[in-house]
Amino acid sequence: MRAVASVLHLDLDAFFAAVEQRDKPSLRGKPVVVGGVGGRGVVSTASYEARKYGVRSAMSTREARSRCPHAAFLSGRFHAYRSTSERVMAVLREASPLVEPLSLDEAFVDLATARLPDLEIPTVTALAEQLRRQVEEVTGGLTASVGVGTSKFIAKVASELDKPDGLVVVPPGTEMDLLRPMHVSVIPGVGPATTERLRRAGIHTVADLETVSEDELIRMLGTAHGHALHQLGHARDDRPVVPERETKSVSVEGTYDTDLTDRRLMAALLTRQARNVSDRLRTSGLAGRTVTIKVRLHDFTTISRSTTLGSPTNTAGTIGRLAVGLLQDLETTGGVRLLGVGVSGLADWIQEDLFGDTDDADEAAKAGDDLDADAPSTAGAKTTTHTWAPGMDVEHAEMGRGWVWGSGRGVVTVRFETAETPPGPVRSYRIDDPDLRPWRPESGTGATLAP
DNA sequence: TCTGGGGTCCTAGGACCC
DNA sequence: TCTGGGGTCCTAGGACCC
Repeated sequence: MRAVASVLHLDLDAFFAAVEQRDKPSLRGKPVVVGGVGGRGVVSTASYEARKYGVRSAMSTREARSRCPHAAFLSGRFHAYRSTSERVMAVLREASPLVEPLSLDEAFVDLATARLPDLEIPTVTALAEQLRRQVEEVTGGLTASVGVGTSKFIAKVASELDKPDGLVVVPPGTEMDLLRPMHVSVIPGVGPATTERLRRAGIHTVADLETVSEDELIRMLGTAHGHALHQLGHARDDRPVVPERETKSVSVEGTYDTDLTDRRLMAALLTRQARNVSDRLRTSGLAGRTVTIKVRLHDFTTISRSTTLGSPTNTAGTIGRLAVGLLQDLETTGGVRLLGVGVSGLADWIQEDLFGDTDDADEAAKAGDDLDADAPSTAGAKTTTHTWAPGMDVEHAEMGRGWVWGSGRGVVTVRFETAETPPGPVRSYRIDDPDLRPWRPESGTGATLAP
């Protein structure tokens, strides 16, 4: 906790949904839900219009549909979110070099390293308002909520207080007055399980928490968690704003609409995921020693199995074979709803290591050699049949640009509009119509970037 | 026909070494 | 015929975050 309010937290309001409404004028003022649209999808973001109906992040899409059937359900366009996010982060980095993005729509900014005459409340307030205006400008109208305080914890709590499109500055010294009446779940790290444990001990608010000794919290929650909670419960937070953090693991997972029972299919899916992980490791110049698979059974029990090599790998062949090998030992009768592959124990990977990338002897024997797996897996054969996901940008040879309104039974429905061309006609096509193709986003960004 | 995907951090037990 | 610790690495699972 600092003596001045010099930590800023910025949070873009209903970010994914707001980008969709910006780019698709017919959705403005209407409920929009972005998330998984399949049978087992969940909501990533709901627009404020959809929240009126009780639609929330992390809710199953099925439930969201029953609460708000007339909402637009979109599967998300991450290129658009990423490029919008980059503009926002650039604005923040102009204000201070110390910017810590937490996700595409959130970041901390350290104002102690900003070019400011002082860190008094009027000064940081003016900067915060300026940043909000600039964010609106560079994003084409998106709003942000901002909080400023003496620590990350306080800044983050503050940004939640006046959503959407709000700004709250918490004056130094008033932190506990703000926190005491609040529920313990405002504290980062206090989720459902910790909330329940605290509830059973009669601890509901931060004021309740304030009276509990550190030893008692450590006894209840363990060393690390107990200590952290005791600190935050007294608004003590010295966590620095760190601009870059090292990647610790890379993983890919998927939940399937119907449970898998065919082991050969499971192996094939793991192999494909391994290629995906490998591609991502290689484009970031990383390799790792530990390969982990994740299996979620029909009853939602989740199992992980891992194995560690003598030296790092990032080849699709090794990762895939180890993953499939780990699956062999698992009992999966009853069905599998999720499969995943990850690599951790990462080390920077440089070209020379290509020749030193020898696995443990037994692994090498089991796995053969990696050379067969080194062909780029991104060069998949192009077919004319595309997967049409709601919300996806498309282009029609005659009609021009639009987006997928819906699809099913071999037909895709397109609304022809962009942010610049307000609501146009709606047309339906066969999914294999050669005149219709996915619209490629700003292809000017250069090299093929990981998805 | 409840319950995503990509992560991070922590804990606990066992192996192994000194 | 009795019983150390400490440290590190690995594995599995769980809580949590956005």
